[in-house]
Amino acid sequence: MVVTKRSATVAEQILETLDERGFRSTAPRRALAAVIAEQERHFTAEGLRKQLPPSLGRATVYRTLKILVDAGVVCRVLLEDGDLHYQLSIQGHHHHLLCIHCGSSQDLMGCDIEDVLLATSARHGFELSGHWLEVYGRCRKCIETGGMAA
Amino acid sequence: MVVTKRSATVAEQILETLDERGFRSTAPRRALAAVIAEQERHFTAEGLRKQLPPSLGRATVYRTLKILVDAGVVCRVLLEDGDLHYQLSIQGHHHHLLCIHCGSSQDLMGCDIEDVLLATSARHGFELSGHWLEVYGRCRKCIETGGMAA
DNA sequence: TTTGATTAGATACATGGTATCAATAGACAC
DNA sequence: GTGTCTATTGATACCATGTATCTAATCAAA
Repeated sequence: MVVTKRSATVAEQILETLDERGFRSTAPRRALAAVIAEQERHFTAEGLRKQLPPSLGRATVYRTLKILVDAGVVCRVLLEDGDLHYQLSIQGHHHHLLCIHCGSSQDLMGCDIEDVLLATSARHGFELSGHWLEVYGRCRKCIETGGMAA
Repeated sequence: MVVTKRSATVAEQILETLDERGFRSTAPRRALAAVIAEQERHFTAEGLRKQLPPSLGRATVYRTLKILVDAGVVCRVLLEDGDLHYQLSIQGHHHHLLCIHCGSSQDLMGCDIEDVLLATSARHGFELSGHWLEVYGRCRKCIETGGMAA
């Protein structure tokens, strides 16, 4: 996520964003923020739930996740097989380099393909309004350690 | 879909592809091929089902659709909101221009962004193996008839 | 026309997510 | 600190999209 917050930790930054949007700081949300902050790769709602006390209701996880997606703190990533997962997000338009071996992802800040898409769209008489791009491959670490593509 | 088939209609081409893959031509599959062939935009399994006699089992629709996706006759399209729909597909790698107003889609045969992605990936020490791109906007027809973006 | 593997439909189950609602707990005023 | 009032919670039911399993039907080939 974008670093314009005064809070020290990612979890605090998440809560701060909620606060800015007029959402209360509650115990369940603090717990969720904490586990989201410590995710090292893309995750699912059910995955988060397994890392939280069972007393924390299922609906609360989904509800909070939705708020965070709307707020841009968390974004959805499309896996190669069509599964949608979540991950902590930089804000604004960006893409992901997803490692199909270790599941890590890097954010691509600059969107280099905008120009190409504009030209292509124009050729089809199409007025571009947005796009969704996910890039799959192997990350540097997996290449170096010889991990084979999954 | 790619036009290398001898069959006259799209429905026949779908069945021919199934046949080539060793799948039998059955009454349910013929019915499904027929309704898929007449879809004018991306569709869902349940959408197809509503256009078929209720006697045709739900599992059969999903099963057949899966076979067709594997065969490359049908592909999945990712809508802007994360919904996955299906549509008749050209074979091989391609992308879609999806009209967010009328729901129509055009296939993009050439993949102009490959070079850009390769360069970007290389800069991140990433070994590219694939990507998923969907482009959203308004199609020529909707622009001309003044349809506002949904 | 018999035969044997495919396929179909029914059904149950899995997963991811939303709607509803009574009970609870934050936040703020006092 | 206490009260109040609304946002939020967790339970539950529900919905959508899909898969697994199983028995009965059906296709195609001999």
